[in-house]
Amino acid sequence: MAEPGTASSQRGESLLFLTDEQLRKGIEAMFFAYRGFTADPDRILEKYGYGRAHHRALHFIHRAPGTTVNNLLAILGVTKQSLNRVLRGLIADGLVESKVGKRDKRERHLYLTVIGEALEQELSDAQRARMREAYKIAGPEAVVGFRQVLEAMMDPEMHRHFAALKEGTNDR
Amino acid sequence: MAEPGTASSQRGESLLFLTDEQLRKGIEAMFFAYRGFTADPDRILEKYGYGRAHHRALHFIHRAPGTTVNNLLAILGVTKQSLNRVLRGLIADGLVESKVGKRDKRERHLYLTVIGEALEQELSDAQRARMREAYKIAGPEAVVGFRQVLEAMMDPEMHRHFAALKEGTNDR
DNA sequence: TTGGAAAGTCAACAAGGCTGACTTAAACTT
DNA sequence: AAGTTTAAGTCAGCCTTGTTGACTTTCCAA
Repeated sequence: MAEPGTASSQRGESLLFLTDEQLRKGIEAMFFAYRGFTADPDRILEKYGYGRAHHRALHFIHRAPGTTVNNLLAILGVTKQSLNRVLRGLIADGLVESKVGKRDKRERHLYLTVIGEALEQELSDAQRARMREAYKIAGPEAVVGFRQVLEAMMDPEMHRHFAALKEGTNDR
Repeated sequence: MAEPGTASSQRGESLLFLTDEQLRKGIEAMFFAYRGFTADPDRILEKYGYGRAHHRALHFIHRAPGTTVNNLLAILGVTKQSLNRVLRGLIADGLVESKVGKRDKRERHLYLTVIGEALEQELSDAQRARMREAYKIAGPEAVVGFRQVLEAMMDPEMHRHFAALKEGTNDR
């Protein structure tokens, strides 16, 4: 095994990067890299008694201030009850503020408070530092490829959310 | 904000790929992509009443047949008790076999049975299919970059394990 | 005015992490 | 030969974060 041509016969353009062995290595790389990716924030969160779920909420509220609960639900892909538990804690601790919508009073718009921003900064500083080092080591060309593969790996619906995060969210 | 040069001043070689904005996008891409990465296996596992932890065990036992419990512990980065719970289920259901070591009888060497291999195949077929599509879309150059960034993102210890998975594990 | 959407809550449950304490068997050391 | 260390396994209990199901309140919109 570990020889070429497991998946399909080759033509001129060499499909060696699509062998089962190469794909397995990619799978394992994702596994190990994701662990590194979350390791630093996890250590910080532990100091404050929070978990990864809190980090995700803080991240996306920072990213899209004024976002509604429903919107956050769609991005995070968890149930209302699960998110609510996390959000309740963050609001109780004064990291997140929930404001009744102006146009639609059923909606709640979420914002980070000053101390919420502070924790988000601490977490994302650590995560970006790791990312920055990896990017530096791999170089700009590699980063382009990295992003292309990741985007192609997402579920279409998630890719939609990912793309949508570029536009600013204003409190309608 | 969202303007160039947040992190450092530029020279000729353009460090735009190291801006906080670019790093944030990479972070979000990792988050969404990992969800896609685990979605297909998760659906299959549910059919059989297993979870992601079982998948990981099956994957690495398949990858390194005859590996010891201790070794698996180091790769997975969980506690003995946590792994044991999962392993006990897989052994009880006849997917994994545990053999007393020949050289050192304290060790147990782990192997997949025929039906264990079958489930591992079903899982990894699905995961590789998604990976293959992503690789195809992004192209071989992108895949090289993808792998480079992931490797640079791992903890050094994990990178060691990752690299070690190339050599075969024989039942000493 | 009524139906449905957005948010929130309570309760119960499961997976999968964790710590701590302890046992057994085997290997290693002195 | 005795004592120590290592590999594995187990029991008990805890926590986070996910789930379902049921139900309420508020409010928009047809």
